[in-house]
Amino acid sequence: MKDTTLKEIATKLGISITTVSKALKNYPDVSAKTKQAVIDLAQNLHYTPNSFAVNLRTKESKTIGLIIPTLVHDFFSNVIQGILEEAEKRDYLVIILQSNEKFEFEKKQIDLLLNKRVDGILMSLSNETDEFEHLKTILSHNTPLVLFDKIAKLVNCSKVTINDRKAAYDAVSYLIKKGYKKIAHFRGSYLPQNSIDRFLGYKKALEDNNIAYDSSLVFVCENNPDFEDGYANAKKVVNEHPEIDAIFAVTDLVAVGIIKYCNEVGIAIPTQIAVFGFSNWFMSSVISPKLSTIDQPGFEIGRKSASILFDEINLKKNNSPVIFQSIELGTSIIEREST
Amino acid sequence: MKDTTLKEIATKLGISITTVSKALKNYPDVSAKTKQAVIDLAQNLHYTPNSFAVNLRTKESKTIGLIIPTLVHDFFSNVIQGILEEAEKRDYLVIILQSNEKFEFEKKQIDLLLNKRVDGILMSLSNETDEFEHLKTILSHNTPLVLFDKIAKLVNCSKVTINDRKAAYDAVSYLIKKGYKKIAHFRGSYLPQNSIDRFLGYKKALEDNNIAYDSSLVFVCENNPDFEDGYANAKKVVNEHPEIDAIFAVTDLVAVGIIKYCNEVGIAIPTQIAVFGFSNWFMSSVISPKLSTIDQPGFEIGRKSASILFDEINLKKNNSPVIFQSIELGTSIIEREST
DNA sequence: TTGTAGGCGTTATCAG
DNA sequence: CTGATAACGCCTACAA
Repeated sequence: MKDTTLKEIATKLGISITTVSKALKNYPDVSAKTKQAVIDLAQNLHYTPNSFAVNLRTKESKTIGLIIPTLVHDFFSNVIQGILEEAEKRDYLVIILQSNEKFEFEKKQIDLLLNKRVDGILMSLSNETDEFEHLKTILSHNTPLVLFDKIAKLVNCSKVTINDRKAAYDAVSYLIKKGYKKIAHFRGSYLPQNSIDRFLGYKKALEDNNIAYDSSLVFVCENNPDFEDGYANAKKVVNEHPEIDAIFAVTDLVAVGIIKYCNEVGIAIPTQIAVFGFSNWFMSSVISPKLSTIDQPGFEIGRKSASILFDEINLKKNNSPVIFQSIELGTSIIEREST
Repeated sequence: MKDTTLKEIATKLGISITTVSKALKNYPDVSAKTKQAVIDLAQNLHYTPNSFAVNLRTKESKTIGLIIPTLVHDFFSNVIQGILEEAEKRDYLVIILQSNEKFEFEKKQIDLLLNKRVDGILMSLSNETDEFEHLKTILSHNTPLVLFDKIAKLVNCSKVTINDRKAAYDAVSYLIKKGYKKIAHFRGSYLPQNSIDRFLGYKKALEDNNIAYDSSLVFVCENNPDFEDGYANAKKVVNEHPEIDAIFAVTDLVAVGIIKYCNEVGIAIPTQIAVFGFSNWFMSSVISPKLSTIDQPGFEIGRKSASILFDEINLKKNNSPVIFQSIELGTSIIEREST
């Protein structure tokens, strides 16, 4: 089935392409008669505008790009859902790319999206990313960019995050109030802003409660942070630091690793050791013991990021000035069985 | 920063657009000198071809579409990863859409992708889908289509699945061999092929082992199937059918729901009741007790589906005949603590 | 070796 | 109210 074009409709009706185009776009200066004829024929022939041609003319693709570190990830999956929902409302399509936490991939993928001439880009940075020239490339192309979750504070664009520092502070304060005294932290790798902020929140909470910060109680999750990190570090803690009575993990996945290790070797949670996560993955509510954690609104983060991006795309189209926003969405403590 | 075009390079160099184009595409009939000059300038000006124009000329978008029922889903996330990996190899981008298990959305999304003129479409059908005209629309547009996981047997296109019936048969046979006698099945909704096949595998295994099939031991998961289905049906089973000693669930998520209920009310797994899942979600290896299940190779399913799709896209481009494939990938039993 | 011309399908301007 | 014309940026016969 060949695709119908304006030209075909025009010749079949013995009128000009221009008129057909106008009729279909409901221009006022076409007679009701011709308009109707055009519309009818277009419907019969299943006419749909050739998006390639439209893109070329209008210089927009009605498509945005999304780069995330990992797909198999409860939090990011929820973010994507939020983005897709918002995109659908505005008749936009979303191209999704995965950086795999690699800076090099991230860079390449930005180029791909820019070459594709997407109308805007949404990104959460990889854990390796410590310089931001590639982000500036996006801006220099005048392509709207919104960062979320793992952001670069110094890059001049809109951002959607939670207040990681405060959330971590709340979590650790909660543990302290519960009576835990030796609280370890399994932190994320050194670069991502959210990992830094969660660490700082942890530290601040200790200090504000007159507990000396002890760097030997902080363990770095080298990998992603991943389940394995939690498992391996839990082992270390149990053997080398029996005095520890609680662990604040940078992520639920890490926390689940801790729980698994403790379950395997028969360490009682929370009586011997308490575990606190971060993100509120679905999994956390079904493991035993159920994990106390911070609820991080992934879906909302996705929606808000997309919504800001679309606003910026529209402003740009009207040559209106764009004011970058930094949005912080709220979090809350979910108390369950592990603390 | 305005985008560089062939024209700009041409005028700056005082040569024709044609020559520039040829030089950049490494045509043999351009002098080494001019070629070099063009390439150098192109690099300086950061020339990249305008994909809108290329699309229009070549009539291909170097983009494929993917429609899946749900994103927040371990299995589908893995499928997507496989697809993205394969797409990246071939310099293709992927537009992802979520049908939310709704037939109407699925239909609309097909139209979106077709209008976008993607070069091919990958799909797993929604649970509601029971007629396939919309899929035929794809084929009538001459757009390659590959179905995976939840497929329509009657539609004439390539398919990638596992052998759901055999996998279910294996699972239930395993339970029987383990000595379980009253085995219930929490099945998926009535339409999806994989839900039907898993049910049939369950039934066949019973029959082949001289256990009378009892329809009152089969419970339908109305929702997705979802965690809640498992939880609610487990409650029913425990109260109304205390004779049941094992449950074969259509999905890990359902199985996890069962486990959660049993844990809450103090029913011992597997001694009082055994639980067997399907899919091998990550979660299943970290809950307590760890879930026995069927390993379903999501990543491979994604890779294979994409790979077939790209092959068909290429064949079509060369006007070569396409032979549709139906691939079945292998599964295996993962024995853990719940059985 | 280089360049001219036409076209991909649509939209916008401007004249009739 | 209608249509001719040009342009978006690139590609490719075909000429020169």
